[in-house]
Amino acid sequence: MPNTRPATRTTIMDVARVAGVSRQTVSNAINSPERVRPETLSKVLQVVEDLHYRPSSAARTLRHQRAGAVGTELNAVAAQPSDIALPFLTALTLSATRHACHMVPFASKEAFPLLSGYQDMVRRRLVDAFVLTDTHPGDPRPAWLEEAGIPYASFGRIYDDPTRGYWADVDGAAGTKMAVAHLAETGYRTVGFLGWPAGSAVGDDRRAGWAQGVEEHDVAAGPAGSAPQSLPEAVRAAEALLDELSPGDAVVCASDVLALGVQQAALGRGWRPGADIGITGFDGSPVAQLHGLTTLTQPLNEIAEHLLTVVHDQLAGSADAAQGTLLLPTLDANNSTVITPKKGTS
Amino acid sequence: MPNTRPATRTTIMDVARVAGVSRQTVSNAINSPERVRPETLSKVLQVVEDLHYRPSSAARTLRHQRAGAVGTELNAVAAQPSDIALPFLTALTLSATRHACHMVPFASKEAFPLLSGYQDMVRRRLVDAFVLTDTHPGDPRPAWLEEAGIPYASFGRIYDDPTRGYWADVDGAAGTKMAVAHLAETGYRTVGFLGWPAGSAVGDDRRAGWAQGVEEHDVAAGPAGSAPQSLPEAVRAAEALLDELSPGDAVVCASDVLALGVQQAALGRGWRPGADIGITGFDGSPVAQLHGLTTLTQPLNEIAEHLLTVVHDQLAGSADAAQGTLLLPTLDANNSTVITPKKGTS
DNA sequence: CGGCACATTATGAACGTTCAAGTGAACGAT
DNA sequence: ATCGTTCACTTGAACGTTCATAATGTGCCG
Repeated sequence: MPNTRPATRTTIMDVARVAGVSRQTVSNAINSPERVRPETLSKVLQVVEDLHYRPSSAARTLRHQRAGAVGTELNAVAAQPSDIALPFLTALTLSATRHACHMVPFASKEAFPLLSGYQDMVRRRLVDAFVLTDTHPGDPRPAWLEEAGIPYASFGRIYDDPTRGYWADVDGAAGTKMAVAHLAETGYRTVGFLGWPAGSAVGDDRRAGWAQGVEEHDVAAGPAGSAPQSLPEAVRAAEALLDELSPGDAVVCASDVLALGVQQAALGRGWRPGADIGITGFDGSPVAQLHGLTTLTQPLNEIAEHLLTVVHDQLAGSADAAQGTLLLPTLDANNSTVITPKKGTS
Repeated sequence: MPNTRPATRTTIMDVARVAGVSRQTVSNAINSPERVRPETLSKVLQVVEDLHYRPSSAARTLRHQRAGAVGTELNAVAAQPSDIALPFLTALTLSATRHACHMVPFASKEAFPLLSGYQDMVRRRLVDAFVLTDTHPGDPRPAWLEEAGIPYASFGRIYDDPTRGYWADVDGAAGTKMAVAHLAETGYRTVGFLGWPAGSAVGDDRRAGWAQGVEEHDVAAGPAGSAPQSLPEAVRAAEALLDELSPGDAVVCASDVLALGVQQAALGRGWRPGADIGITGFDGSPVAQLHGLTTLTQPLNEIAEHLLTVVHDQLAGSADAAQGTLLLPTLDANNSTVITPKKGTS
């Protein structure tokens, strides 16, 4: 960025001059109003308003040794089509305002998150903390951040040691259980499951919720299948599943893309989604919305709020022992679980 | 954010002390290496490296009266399912590194962009400039920013006066023309068009490119239809279009969602996308990738780079007269325009 | 050898804010 | 009248940079 000086703008001194008080009194009026005589307070605030004064964040940062910013990495390569990264970032951005800070995104062209980007942000003191996403087994970030004493919070479990580190995640098991309950209530008979290949923590969790749900509710357990997060493979796996099901049955899926696979397979054999076969997805992604799929929407606003609160507490030194939190998704019913399908796709 | 002080970190003074030179020499070594004797330079840089020193961005900002940051608004409510907002933000974030600055996203819960968020960012001097998206007729932002002397650049035309303001956009007409050329080359006979209802600048532009394409290339002009950016309505409009087409024909669409509508309508009547009917979308959105649709991918990296360059020039005062730039999309061929369809998606 | 230009490095000041310490007035207690 | 307290506000200093300018060293010429 070039360095030519723009016109000088209103500072705390301008406000002080106009209000006929000192710098510090203006500062107090803004930061510790109780220290200022009410009469003076209102006069100062009036001038603040008149001059549209806002404290310079750079000066504050320098003085406080606090950037008032939280970094988060955007994955430049491996973005999933069903991704909820944008709504999550939006939720973080909105929450940040409440926490008197702002988000600073950064990205690299590497397939996996490297430390260098994080180190650079910290050294330039551009951010105070990080929100991690897409943590994976063997992820070097949590250990490094803890060692460096840099606060962080993760959207998604820390796999290497779920008891360590701060994280928030959606309660997958509770979610799929809610889906089964909804399907049972709506009137489907048998409920199958389409998940990811066994071994992924998230996938296994969501499958467990389905298994528990079909036991607790008045539905029969249907077959279970798996496919990776790709539409053609989901369709293929769904075909096999539908072979073992009949109209009136339903499938709970571990993701919206998998649910879309079931929907397409069903359409392929002339079954109407909703009317003939119940389908639930997971994540509340744009894909579910576009295709009118019932889905378990992730509580992104609460997750974002929680993560920033956790980071905030760490910065204040008032953090409890590190721990994770599970939050409930909400079931958004749509055409794919309505016996008499609505017209149109919301 | 809380205000407790963290451990003090390495500053320019630490480097100076260790290297046995003064503050300013370290500063020069970093910012104006040619002013420093080579011998001294390498010694200083070595110490910089050893101590992992990076200049504090807050101190620089305060000194330069330049935040080194560009704000951009995330639309919290009206996100489109096929949106390319995330890849675009990622592209901006990557470009920002090259321009020695960073992006600061902000969001409000309003349906339409308000000025208040922009004003607040400027007054706190959190950003120097803005990148606008989703500009619409009657948008108050360009006028206000210009009046306030705040640099900006828009992804998408400034509708109120396309000759005014800085913007970059994808060349829609050139794109759809490319699609027609590709379809003609691949061997489709008749090429129809599915766009948005007339009146939208972007939609009319893309339609014009199709009209021009079918004249210039060796294909017959098929019927043209329109639908809003919603899947069910796109399917309905596609049905009407397909009634007038036969296998071996193709449809150029103004968006990926519309193309998906055509794909679904085709599947509904047993036509194989690609083999029986050519379909092209527009935008290179996640939707196209997920469904294996041939699409015109927006040159997001170039657009982001261009916008930041424009903003940069305005800040440096070296900006040319305000003007817009059109950039070409790239045609990403996929299953929906392959006569012998590939196995799998993407 | 003095002096002058030039290259290199060093020092003071300022960016805007807030903390720590200080001033001064009002007031009751001694 | 003197002293300590409290309240309301003010002043000096510092956060870490970089600009402007001053100081120092180096080589060259008369």
